[in-house]
Amino acid sequence: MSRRKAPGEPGRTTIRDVARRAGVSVASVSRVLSGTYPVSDELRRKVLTVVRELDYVTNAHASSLAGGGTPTVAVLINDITGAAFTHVAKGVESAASLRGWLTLVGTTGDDPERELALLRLMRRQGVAAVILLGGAYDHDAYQLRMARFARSLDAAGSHLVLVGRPPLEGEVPATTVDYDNEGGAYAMASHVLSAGHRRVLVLPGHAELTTAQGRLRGARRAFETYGVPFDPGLVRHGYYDYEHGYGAVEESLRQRETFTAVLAGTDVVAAGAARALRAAGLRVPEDVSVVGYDDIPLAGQLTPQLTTVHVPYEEMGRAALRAVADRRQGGGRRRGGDAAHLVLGTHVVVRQSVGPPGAGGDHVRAPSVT
Amino acid sequence: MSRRKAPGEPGRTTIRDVARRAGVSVASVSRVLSGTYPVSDELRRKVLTVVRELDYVTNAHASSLAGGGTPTVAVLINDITGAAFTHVAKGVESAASLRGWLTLVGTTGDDPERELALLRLMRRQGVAAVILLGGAYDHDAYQLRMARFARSLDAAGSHLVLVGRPPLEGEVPATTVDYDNEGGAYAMASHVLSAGHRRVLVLPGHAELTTAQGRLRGARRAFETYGVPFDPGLVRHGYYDYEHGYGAVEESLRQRETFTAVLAGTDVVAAGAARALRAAGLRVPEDVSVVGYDDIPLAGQLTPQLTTVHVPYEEMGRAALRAVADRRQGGGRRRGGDAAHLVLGTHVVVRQSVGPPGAGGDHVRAPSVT
DNA sequence: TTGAAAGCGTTACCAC
DNA sequence: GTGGTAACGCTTTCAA
Repeated sequence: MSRRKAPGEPGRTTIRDVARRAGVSVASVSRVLSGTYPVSDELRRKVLTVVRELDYVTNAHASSLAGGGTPTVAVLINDITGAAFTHVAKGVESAASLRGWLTLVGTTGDDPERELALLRLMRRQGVAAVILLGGAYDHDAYQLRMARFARSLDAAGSHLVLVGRPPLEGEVPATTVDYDNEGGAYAMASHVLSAGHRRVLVLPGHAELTTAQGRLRGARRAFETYGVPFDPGLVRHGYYDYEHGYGAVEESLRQRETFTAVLAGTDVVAAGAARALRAAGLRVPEDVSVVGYDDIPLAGQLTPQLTTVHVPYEEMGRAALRAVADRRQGGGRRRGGDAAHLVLGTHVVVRQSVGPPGAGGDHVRAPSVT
Repeated sequence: MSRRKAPGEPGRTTIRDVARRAGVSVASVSRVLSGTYPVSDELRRKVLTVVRELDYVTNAHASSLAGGGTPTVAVLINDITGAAFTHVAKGVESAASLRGWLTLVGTTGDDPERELALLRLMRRQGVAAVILLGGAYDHDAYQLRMARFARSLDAAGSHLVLVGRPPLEGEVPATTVDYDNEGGAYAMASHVLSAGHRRVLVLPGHAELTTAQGRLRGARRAFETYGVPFDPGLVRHGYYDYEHGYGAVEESLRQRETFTAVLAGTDVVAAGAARALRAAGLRVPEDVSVVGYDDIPLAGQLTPQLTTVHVPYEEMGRAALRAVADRRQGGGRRRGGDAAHLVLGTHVVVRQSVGPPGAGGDHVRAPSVT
């Protein structure tokens, strides 16, 4: 960061400059500024005056090295632009700054290499915790990689927190803050089924993504409960984006599949699906019902307003930070199996995108009138 | 960060541990790891082996203090959740990580106190720059506060970068990365006027926000160019949110104001406006045209797809980081007036939300058929 | 209540 | 090419 001070260079003002100018010791300046030690009013006044005059701020690196410093947490996110987890980041940041902590962010772009590099980078910073946001692609290597991360951070006196994905298997020193993903999907699917729908197009997300898997499981469970046969042919996997929603519906329509409702993996996917339906001359919800997941602001802004599953993203962020703070207050790591697992609730938000089954599958030929 | 190592505590492994175990000097380990110095293959091999065995990572604070370390930039944003500037943040972060730099984020929530606190905090971190995102509320105090920030950062060897707001007045050591806000508004308004609209409801944003001011100026200029009288009564100020768009249109309709188009300050405001129109039984664009500003993904996802002004947000973020990097490569601050000012272009994206004037103002009574 | 001085873990200079 | 070692700027014992 700061190059070695060149002879001529002014040199950032240091605690020594302040001490000298105030005619006190370096230790006294430190004590006044950190406020963790009794000092005379006289001394405080002298020091603060000089601090203001010189516009002095302590060097965070030096103070961290010496054992003081601002606790910092790192948030690792796939795409800072993705609506849902942005809210988690906000929750983390707000809770952090409430405590005077700092938040570092990094984006991984779903690349394990970058994830690893960032993790190392953050570990170097001596962060109190690394908070990983969002569902994970659960390949074979995933569990091992995460376990290694967790242990490595733990050994460095830091901690791994997983937000929005299931806990790791086995005895791994990591904390998980998750939401009832499957339960939300179950409730959402139930809502659709109880409206009378039987043929529903399911767009759970990418097949290897933990969130998609949970949402699909929840949906299947609802079908079982309702005694409705689940047609795997009506499931289409894909990324959580608008294009996937649009494309999947378009293709289904083209293949003359019959369905009266779309169970989308996220609100954004639902938005894409709804638009594809409209482009085909179908109305939502008169001809086809559409539901989403996440309850991001977009859900309330679409026409018709989207019925969806509310996920307490911001609260999850706050909970994650709280977990970290509690943990380090509790005297750092505990011995042995040092895992914690939190699950927050989800619930269906009923808006306007679900109606009774409309065209009943005839919609492939022509929009029906309700 | 790290408490003083307690006697019993294992103590994070340090460079000395590595050196001892590899049977080499501390200096050699440093050289191998930083890679900024020639070392024998033999030495490198020995060191790297031990590093892997011990899962050692350097302490970033120590290395910063000693003159090495990862450059870090701070991004300060009002609301991490707001779509547009989230893209700037992404641009900054991606450009930063491309160079191996770190990105710190803080959210100010439009609170000057918090902004100040964060600035100090970031300055302590020895960041290469503090990048302030988004339009500013240009009160009397604003210019002075910013000038002070700029000088304070400059004195600390850091630098202030303003993104998405006009440059500061006078000789202030700050860099500005702005976009042609007024020009975009001018083009957008021109587009609407040339479609034949004469009575247009203008929702530029909060009256004191620099972006809103620019957008309003651009619109007025277009009216002048087209020789169309500008009715200040059709201007409604408010925050850049969905509710404002909805509320403003609703109120205008209630007051029986006549207009055939809505010039919204942002895409989100436009979304709210469109919904209010639809709620009143008016169609977009057949009865009333609606345009936005920003060109966030939402714009393409609304029905009808929104005609809007494209702002190269992500590119602005990258440009901001580039400016910082160039600057420090160029040997740090230059003497004297050390300001730079960049303006990126904007352009209208024509989609589907503008048509010829429809109801011609009659829409207050009943939706007309086109 | 205050001051002096010993670290904290790296880097970079200066010898060899 | 490699090894000592003096900074870097701060916090915190330990003494006074």
